[in-house]
Amino acid sequence: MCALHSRPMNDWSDDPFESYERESLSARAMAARPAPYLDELNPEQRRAAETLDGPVLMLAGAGTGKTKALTTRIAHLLNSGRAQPNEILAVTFTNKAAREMKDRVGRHVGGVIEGMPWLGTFHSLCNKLLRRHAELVDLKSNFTILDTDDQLRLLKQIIVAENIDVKKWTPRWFASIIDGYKNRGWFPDDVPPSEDKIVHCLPHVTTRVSEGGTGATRQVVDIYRDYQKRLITLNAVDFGDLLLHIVSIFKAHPDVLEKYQRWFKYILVDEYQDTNVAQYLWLRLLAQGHKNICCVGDDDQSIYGWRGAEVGNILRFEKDFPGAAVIRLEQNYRSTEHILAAASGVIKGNADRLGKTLWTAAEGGEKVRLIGHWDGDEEARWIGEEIESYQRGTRGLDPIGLNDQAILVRASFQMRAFEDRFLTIGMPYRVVGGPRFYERMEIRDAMAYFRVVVSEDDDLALERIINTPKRGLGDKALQTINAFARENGVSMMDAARTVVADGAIKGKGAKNLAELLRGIDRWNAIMRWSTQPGPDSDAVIDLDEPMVERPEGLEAPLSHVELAQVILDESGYTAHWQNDKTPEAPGRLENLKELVRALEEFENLQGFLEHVALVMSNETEDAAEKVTIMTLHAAKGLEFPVVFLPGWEDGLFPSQRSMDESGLKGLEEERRLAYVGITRAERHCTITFAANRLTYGQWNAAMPSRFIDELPEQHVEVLTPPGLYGGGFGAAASASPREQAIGASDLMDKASKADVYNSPGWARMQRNSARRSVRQPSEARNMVIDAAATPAFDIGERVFHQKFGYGAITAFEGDKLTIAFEKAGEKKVLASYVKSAGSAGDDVPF
DNA sequence: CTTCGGACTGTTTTT
DNA sequence: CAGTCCGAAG
Repeated sequence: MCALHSRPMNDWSDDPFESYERESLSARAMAARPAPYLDELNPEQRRAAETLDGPVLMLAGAGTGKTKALTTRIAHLLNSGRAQPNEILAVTFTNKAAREMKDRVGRHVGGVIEGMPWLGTFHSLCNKLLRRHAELVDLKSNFTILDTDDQLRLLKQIIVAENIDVKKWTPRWFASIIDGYKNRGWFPDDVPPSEDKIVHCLPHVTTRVSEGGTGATRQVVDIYRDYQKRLITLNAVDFGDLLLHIVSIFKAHPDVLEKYQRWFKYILVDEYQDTNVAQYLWLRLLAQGHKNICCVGDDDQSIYGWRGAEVGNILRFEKDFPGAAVIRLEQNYRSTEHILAAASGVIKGNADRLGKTLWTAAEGGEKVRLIGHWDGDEEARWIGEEIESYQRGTRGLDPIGLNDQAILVRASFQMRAFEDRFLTIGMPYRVVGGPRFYERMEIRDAMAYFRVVVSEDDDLALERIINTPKRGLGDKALQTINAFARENGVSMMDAARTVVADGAIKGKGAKNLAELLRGIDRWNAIMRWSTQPGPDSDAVIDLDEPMVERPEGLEAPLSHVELAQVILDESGYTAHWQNDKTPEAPGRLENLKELVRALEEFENLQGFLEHVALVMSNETEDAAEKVTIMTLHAAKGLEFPVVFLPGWEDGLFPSQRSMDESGLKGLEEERRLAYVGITRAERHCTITFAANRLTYGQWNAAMPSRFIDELPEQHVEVLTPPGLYGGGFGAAASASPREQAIGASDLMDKASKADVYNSPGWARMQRNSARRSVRQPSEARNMVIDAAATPAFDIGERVFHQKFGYGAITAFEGDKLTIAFEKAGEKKVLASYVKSAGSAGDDVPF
């Protein structure tokens, strides 16, 4: 057992669930309460909330009060005394949804629900389960959860070791195949040979076959097997493993499964259409006994097929659970009739739907607005202005605050144009799911330090920090350590210890490494000593666990927050950034402080690491008025009075890649995404597209999305931007000279071009030809902007140049600056090539 | 061993 | 246009 946990974990068979959870709940929740909240539901919702026993499938269209029904159902379960809060298993797809559900159940029942420990995402619930039963799959309970980045690095190591051509078969490629297997519930031995793939080794290890060139090959499953083996040695799991390990434990240990089957008296699943096969198996195993399972979903909102979601799960629910009650929620309370009709018009294009007829009692309202723009920048500019006019109150409308307005994009690169624009006009915005705090280099470094302290088997973390800050340990030293580790089957940490001790590494590197190892041991000792129960504690002491000696020089126990600071300081990591003179160093130090601050909300380092791995986002509650920018995927489940849907161009939305990879299935998923987008809007929905878009730093002409054609005309109002497009539905182009220059005639006869456009390889072809013949649009305007944006410089000002580095301005003539560079000496450069070094970088609020 | 510069390549969506 | 990767020079 791990000494990290002050509460004993090993007596679960007597009392699987920690006793404090029980106590805090029973008295309060069990008092039978009247159920007035049921009266607030419509008949269908009410049926969904009251049909407590047996399988229930709730088909809930967008905006039909699904969460309301679900949370009322939970409240009803509690208040009717059928289950205690900790006997209900409630699974959501995102952390956000979990949080919301917790809050709303709390409101029904009265008071905070500390006692719903089993409400969470699949991943966090599995994490919790796996910590209890880790040893059944040869893990320790302090296992590390690898994020995508670690996963790829680990895969790369294996691929390289196998002499596979990494250029051709990238770690990413392997990762996606392996994830695919895991999504389907397959460990290596379960992968059917027909689903396996062959990869080739590099030529120099190829057993040469005269001309055919069929050299040595490997199977993906072999790599998968190696990968799993490595994960176990590293005491680590990836996202997919969390589920897969639990499923395999349930299968291999019926006694364990049975305990949970009995414990979870009621099971609820949100967003059922998004579950993959592994999740489906997991649920089915747990529900097998009593079959009190309620799944909620909407097949029209299934948008995660690319990561293994099987709409089939929802379609076959009634087969899996015969006699299931099927309840349809069809009354929409969110949107105006025009918005609803527009969404319905689009989704109608999909075959194979369970079919629902959404209706609303609301009448009138504004039609869905449609407008085309010259390019992405103009689109961003126009939307910015629209947001401002909603904010002021326009066209006789009441003002609508920024918090009530959102821009929903297909792909995150679209966000940039909006951020740029909003920064220049000073409009506050928040990006949801944008650049992530926990993915920043300094944060990942710091966490790697924490990881080696928490789990010394974590080679990936050690590898990350062993030479950060620089300790004089390069490739050669690392190879020595790794070779030793491999030969002797020990962890890198152990290998490093031995290698230092027997002098296989010499000089400065050896000295520094020895110091690092001493540090890690010390921090680990501090952690264990500080958390072990003191003599006065009434916690159960694990007699198998030796008492930890008080680390030298340590008077009093350190909290995990203090320890974190000690680790960062003593390791030299803080100093590393303090000594760094690059402009971003101060920001990084600030982020490190923020990290330490964030630690306060957790019980210990491990808890924090788990949270980061499973939640990833660092959502600071800020109430300030801001426009929201996010992807359509992130927007599912949310609603806004005002919604903008930019980038409705074929190839972008629907995404070319999606169609190339998954054909009609892909297109249908894109269409569902469009449906999700439109149905986020309560009162105002505006769809826009651009005739030209900058991708990869290249301008490409684009056509309006085919989904635009699917919008029912009578529910759409086409806006005419000044000068660019004639009226006309679907925005036919009036061929201005500029448009002709870039081939905007595409816009006019798109029907005849559609086939070409859909062909694979079109994108690349277009890109290549664009390079030669397509002139950058709005050239003139861009130049004006550039000139205007060129900051004014003063003599003596410190500036930064891409190539020459830092320097001070000694003279200027027009836009030609003479700069004395610190490294490169004196040069003459154009003002547009230098940045003021005073501006502290471009850290965007997250 | 580190640092620098050039070539190359990739963008959907996320727990 | 980035960010990453690789090879050459310090």
